[in-house]
Amino acid sequence: MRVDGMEVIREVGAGALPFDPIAEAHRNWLAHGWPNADAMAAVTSITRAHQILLKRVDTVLRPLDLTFARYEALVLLYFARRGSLPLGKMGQRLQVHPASVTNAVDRLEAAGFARRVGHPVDRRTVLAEITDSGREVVVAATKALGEIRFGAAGLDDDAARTVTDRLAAMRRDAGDF
Amino acid sequence: MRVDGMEVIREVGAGALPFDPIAEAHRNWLAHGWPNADAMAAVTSITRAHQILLKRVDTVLRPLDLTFARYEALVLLYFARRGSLPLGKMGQRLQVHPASVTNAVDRLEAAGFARRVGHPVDRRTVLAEITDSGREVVVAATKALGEIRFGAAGLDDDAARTVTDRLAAMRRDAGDF
DNA sequence: CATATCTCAGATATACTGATATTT
DNA sequence: CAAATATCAGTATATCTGAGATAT
Repeated sequence: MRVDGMEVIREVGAGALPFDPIAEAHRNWLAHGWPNADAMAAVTSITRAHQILLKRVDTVLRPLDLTFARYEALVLLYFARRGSLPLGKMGQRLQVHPASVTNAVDRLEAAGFARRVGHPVDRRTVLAEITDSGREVVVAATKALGEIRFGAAGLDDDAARTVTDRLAAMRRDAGDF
Repeated sequence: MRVDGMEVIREVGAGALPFDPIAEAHRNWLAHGWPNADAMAAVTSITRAHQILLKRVDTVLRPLDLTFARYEALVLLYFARRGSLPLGKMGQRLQVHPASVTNAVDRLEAAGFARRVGHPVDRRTVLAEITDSGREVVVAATKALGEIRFGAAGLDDDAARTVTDRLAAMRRDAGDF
């Protein structure tokens, strides 16, 4: 796609703009005296940031047969003491629905990065265990993601810490921890 | 769902934790000397924040037959000078894929909140125009969203502005504007 | 018997790709 | 004829709900 003979550098979405559309919406909001304009801008920004991150990260992970969600799950197993965790515990840690964990582990198992193991004591429980291949792909993926700053290019360390800190207050409010 | 006889207050996901799982992952990351630990934590935080926001916002909007994406599109039309915009322009402003705009306008049209109108000059172009019913639902939805701070409870105005500012750097880096 | 754990089927939302039709 | 605009079909992902199986 070309505009005015210059490559469009936009990575995702529908085309660059000569102004920040979120700042513009914020101005409209204020001009109409609508409530919580600051919160509205933050929510829109987070939504868009998430879209950018997901796109960048998945582009890097796709050749490795991983998505970000599956990468997160695999890293969790990588760090687990025995290299395995009950699926339910994974859902708590990753903050996702049990059915999503089932799906993620299905994919990891199909790719050979993890396998299901019966729980030695509680036979209701199923453990996901990382395989050698899984450990290898975690290392490779982490290296590849590090090269693109996990998608957060444009956000330096200081800004990243600030964002993490402010959002932690929101996550706490939502009852995450 | 009950734990220890106390209602779980968690709004989304799989259950509360006695610690912050992202801070915990951050510690693991540092302990292993892995790269860009701060960026990793920020990306995970943004992902989770997005999930919380979407859940809260959609819960409020569902009774109004709207999603956040469709609400954003409708607000855009609400603010437009003639109450209408070409679909392509909407995609640029909302930073979404053309096919997503087509879909969003389909839904808005089905709900009676917008209608397609031929462009008076360029017959390639299709305009989406907000209806009276659409204007009413925007007002109602904005009021309802204001009451939950657009989902950003836990994030005060100052924190919201900080987050918006830092993420703007990232969006600029991605070529959004 | 109530609870906990996991799986599965069905439905929804979003986004992307690639192809197509129409107009400029 | 090349570029722009919008649509459509197909694919992929993640989410949730609700039902069901198994085990505690």
